[in-house]
Amino acid sequence: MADISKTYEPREVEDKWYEFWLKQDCFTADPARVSEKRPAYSIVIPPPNVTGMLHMGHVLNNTIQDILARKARMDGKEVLWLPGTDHAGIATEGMVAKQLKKEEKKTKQDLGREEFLKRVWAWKEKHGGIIIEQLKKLGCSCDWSRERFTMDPDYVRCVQKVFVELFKKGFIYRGKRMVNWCPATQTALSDEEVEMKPQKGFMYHFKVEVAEAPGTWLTIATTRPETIPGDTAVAVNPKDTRYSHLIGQHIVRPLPAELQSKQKLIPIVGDEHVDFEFGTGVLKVTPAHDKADFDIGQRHKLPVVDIMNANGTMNTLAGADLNGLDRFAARKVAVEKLRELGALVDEKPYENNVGFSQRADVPIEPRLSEQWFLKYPSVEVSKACVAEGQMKFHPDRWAKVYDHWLSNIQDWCISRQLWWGHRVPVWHKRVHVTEENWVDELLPWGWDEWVEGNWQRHAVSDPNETTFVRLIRVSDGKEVDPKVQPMAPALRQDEGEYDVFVATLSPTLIKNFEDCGFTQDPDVLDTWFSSWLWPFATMGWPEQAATLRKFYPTTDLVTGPDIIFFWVARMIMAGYEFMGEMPFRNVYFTGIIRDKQGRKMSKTLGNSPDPLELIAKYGADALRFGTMRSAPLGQDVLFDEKDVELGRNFCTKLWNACRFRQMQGGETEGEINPVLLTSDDKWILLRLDRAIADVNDALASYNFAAAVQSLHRFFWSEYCDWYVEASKAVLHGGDEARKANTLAVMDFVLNHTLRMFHPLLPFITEELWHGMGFATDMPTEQGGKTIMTAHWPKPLGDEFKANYGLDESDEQFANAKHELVTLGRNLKAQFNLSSKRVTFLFHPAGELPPYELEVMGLLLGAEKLESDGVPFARGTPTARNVLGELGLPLAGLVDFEAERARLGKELEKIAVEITKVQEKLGNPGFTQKVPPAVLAEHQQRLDDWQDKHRRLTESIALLADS
RNA sequence: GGGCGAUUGGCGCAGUGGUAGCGCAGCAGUCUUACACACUGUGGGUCGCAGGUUCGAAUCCUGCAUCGCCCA
Repeated sequence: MADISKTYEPREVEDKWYEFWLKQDCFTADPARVSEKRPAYSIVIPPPNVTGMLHMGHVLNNTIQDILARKARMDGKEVLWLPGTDHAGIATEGMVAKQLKKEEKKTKQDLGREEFLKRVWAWKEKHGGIIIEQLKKLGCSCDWSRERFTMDPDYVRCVQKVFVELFKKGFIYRGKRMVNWCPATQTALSDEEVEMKPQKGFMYHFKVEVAEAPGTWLTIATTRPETIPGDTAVAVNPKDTRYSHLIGQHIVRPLPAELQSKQKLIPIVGDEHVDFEFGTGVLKVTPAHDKADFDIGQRHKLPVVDIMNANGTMNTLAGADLNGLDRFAARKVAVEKLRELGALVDEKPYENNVGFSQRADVPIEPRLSEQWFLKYPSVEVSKACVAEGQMKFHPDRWAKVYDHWLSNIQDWCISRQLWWGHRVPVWHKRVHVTEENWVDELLPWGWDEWVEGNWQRHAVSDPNETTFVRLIRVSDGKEVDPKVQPMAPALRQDEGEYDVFVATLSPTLIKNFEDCGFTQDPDVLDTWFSSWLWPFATMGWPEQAATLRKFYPTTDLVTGPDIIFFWVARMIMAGYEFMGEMPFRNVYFTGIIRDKQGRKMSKTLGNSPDPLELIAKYGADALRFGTMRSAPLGQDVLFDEKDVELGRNFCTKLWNACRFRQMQGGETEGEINPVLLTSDDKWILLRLDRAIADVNDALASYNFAAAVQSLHRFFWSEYCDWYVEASKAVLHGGDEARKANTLAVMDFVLNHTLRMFHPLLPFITEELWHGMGFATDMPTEQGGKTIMTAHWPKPLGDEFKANYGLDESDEQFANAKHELVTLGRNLKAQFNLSSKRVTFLFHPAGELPPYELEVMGLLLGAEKLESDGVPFARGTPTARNVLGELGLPLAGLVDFEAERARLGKELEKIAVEITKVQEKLGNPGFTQKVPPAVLAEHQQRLDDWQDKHRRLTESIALLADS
């Protein structure tokens, strides 16, 4: 039997066992081992950002996944926990660009695309693995042999393939639309990447004169006066009688100031969408810089005047005063100009919601630009699988949120004006076709063959590599469908400009097209356009590899509700679209980690602790314990370092409880002899049984905090506080057989406890599993090599309970004993004798075996427990319950009056309880309608209180005189 | 504006119809030979408010209030 050192040293232990697990391949999943008897269990990690550092959110999320994975292994499943990172387009590109500027004073444009990407890869190679190493410190049992990165060559191919497929099916299209433009990172964003934030600003009122009716002025309210030069109309509601007669007339736009009035005439249009109530009821319409205005512009065929540059500064169309200014500086100048012109009527503080770029934290600018859009595929089936319950969300209220989003879904802007990411696999050429040139323009790149092939072609080398061509007529933006129209002749008749888009994966075709003057689209795809494929792209798709066949669909997904749209919903759609099946069966949404004041963790607040520092200080197990214990089901987690300290304390307790067992020596895991079991042995076995059941229930419903709390309570408050203390009666005695039996019970309990704690506390349980000798002489599949492969405990079962003679009465007896002991300790405390060893007198209500008296004496911290009928002297403080009456003889020390007051107070409390129950029982409505069990329970309760009352009254009487 | 969630002792939470619980913090005492990262004892709540259903409501229903999140 190996010795267990005096104190627990997490650092050495953690590194040692993690290396051991890796060396023994404990985390590697093998699809060949999957069978009916050994079902597959799989999770894919929510890929952390490759630039990322471990934060408390990762700790929570990955601890949960590790618990699930380790528990599943102990349940005898073949477990795949597939790790990896994503390339985080904007964040990574931004980070490298910043570094480049700082170190070399260069921009990415100075380097050029190719060289810049080399730098990003170099950065990734150097720093990209940090978070993976950090996950290892946390103890995560991921299959590192399968680690994936969203920019791995295989993964890139998946993304491209998916793009081409969706392009072919018509889900992906190019369009000129209003998009969310981030002026800081200078790229389009999806709607999901825009965060609405209330902003304090001003509402400006300015007046304009109606050109056709000099002297008639309209007042317009706006928060963005700098966009006035881009106004191409003002709109009023046609039902608004204040203004409806003006529709069709014009006003003179005040800015740019230098233009002549007639150059600034814009029409007054009537549009039902204008709100009477808002502002003055007159709306300035700036189609280039507002989504709603753009729609109004479309309805009234208004010109679109873009007055801004991509970086958020104003351009020449904004006029001499604003040109070159940043949009916010321009706002101030525009206000001054209005004031100078005498047009400004009012300005007052105003708060409104402004969309912010989530990454760059600057207001987004609605901007008209050409982008790639995705019409979401497999929407209906994705909705149905959650609504009908084939896929479960935990907690299930997220199902409603998911459903609502899917029901109001907008096309996804998937292109980003960045360099780092998956480049759009589309080659483009604009051709101007005329009667004369069509042969030269079209035939070299194989026009005829494309027509024949129905505009698709399969690569010779790989039948899966589809190429697809689309033709858009520039004049009206309409697609020319080659399947319907005879091609070349049609084009000859329809002279004009055409955009030819070729989506392909084939290197030979790419070369062919490039030779004919086609160029690849410069944009890259949204990072989420790669992560939405994660569950199958990481498993080798499109190859039907063994991993994919055995481990897809995955079992559980653990993630934060903040990415339910970004990621979860999209993965479900991709799963159905490309695998024909849901990607996971259960989704567990964690809470958001906040600080103890409830604020979100953020770098600027500095309230985000570094998990690695916490691990160094308290140990990984402590961090895991603290995080999980304070993570209520489906609620945000208020994190406090105190929780980690508590986790450390718990590990110490576990350690010392095992050490105590070790110090007793004896045989490891001896046979338990039912005949020799004490009431305390039986009690702790029953409590263990209860704990196993509770933990299993809690884990089955993904209630991790409840599982941790059940285990914690069982081990600390029941095993350590009562059982270990009581066991000292036997262990310090001389009966070797009974001693061995107690040790066998202890080993049994500890063995089960360590196994149940293993998923939560992998390191310390492994160390103790070996240290206690539980691994010795065990087959590998039962924990012989590592506790990781030990069986997960089952409730003890009826047969076991019958064999060992365990039943409810054992529990009741122990409870009564504990109650009486507590009452006795209480007596001691009242007379300031807590730490003293005193003599108690005991009048048992019935027969009690000497063992019980011995245990009671021990638990009471008594010098002696006299039970041979010595009567209590007058005024002896007493405590009593069903087992009998305890007296604390205090010759000459007792203040009779004080003691009478104490007992009197107790009597009052009991009387109140008696009244409460009597009132209920006296109510015919109650006694007639209540279920018999409840009635009986109330009667029993009354008896118990009355019994207490009677005993107490006797004691008081004894006190009164002698 | 719509939806979701929360409201239980100082703090964080459990409790979904039948005697209001846990942890932390507090207070008092203790280095009692596993553990002071520990042990023993203890005070503290009319369960946000107002109605309703019921023999009985923290729990079910209605309304309101406050806070938070998501969506528009």
